[in-house]
Amino acid sequence: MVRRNTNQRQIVYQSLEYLGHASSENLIRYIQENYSDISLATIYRNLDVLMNEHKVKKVKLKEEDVYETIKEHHYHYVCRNCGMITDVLPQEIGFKLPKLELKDGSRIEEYDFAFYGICHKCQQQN
Amino acid sequence: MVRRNTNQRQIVYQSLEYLGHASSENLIRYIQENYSDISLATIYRNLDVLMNEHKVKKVKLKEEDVYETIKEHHYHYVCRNCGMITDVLPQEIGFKLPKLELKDGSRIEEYDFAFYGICHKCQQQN
DNA sequence: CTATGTGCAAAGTGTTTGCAAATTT
DNA sequence: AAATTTGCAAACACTTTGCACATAG
Repeated sequence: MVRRNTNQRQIVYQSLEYLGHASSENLIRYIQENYSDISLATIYRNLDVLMNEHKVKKVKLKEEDVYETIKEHHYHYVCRNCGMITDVLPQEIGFKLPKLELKDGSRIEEYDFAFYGICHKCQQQN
Repeated sequence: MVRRNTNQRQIVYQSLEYLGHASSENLIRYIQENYSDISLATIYRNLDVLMNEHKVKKVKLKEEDVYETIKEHHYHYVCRNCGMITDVLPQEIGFKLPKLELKDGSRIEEYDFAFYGICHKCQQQN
């Protein structure tokens, strides 16, 4: 299957790139406010296509699921107060990855880490 | 609000305890197979009540969201092949927790870790 | 020109809600 | 007896689908 680079597909990708992280709701709102009339079905279908192409992924966080374009490997920090999501690079929190096996021999091939707390900005405001 | 200890609520809690981890779908199936006629609405309402009481929580894993009773703090390992979910205690993978702050001063108060790979049993079968 | 993608409206899925009856305390 | 919970069915929100038309390559 030869995928096409349609206008709508580019808009979905670029909007996500611009937003950084977005729930489907936020993404849809953003697209509808900034580009006239892309149908919901098209947005959802393009998210699927982009995920299959490994250009976009869905991240499941405590409060909501968000989509993001795939970039450098990183984790997420979510502020419990304002909800802002920040990318966290492994070196920033400087911790060594756990062993690559559990004690029963199960191999660990992928890690998903999420951190929650109160962000710097929200701390200042109290 | 004084909560009651109804039969249905106990069944929801005990089923989760028995199952270890269960998606709403699995939980519903289990309850309906093992106890006659608890309505879906009741199951969902009790999950909510139990979560508000911090007796149960929802864990968001890559492929699905599962409920579990709240016990000792732990992480999750999911087998990519058979889907089995295993609890992983922090000491088992022996890694030190990251710093409690990001470099901008945002405080880390909670961690959610998930690991994915091929479990020991599935490795044997190839 | 042809396969892929789009828009629309309808259908589907899982979850939540309003209400009257039942149950726990 | 009073407040909470239940079951039912209807409502809901979000996502997916079928189909005819449009469009990228």
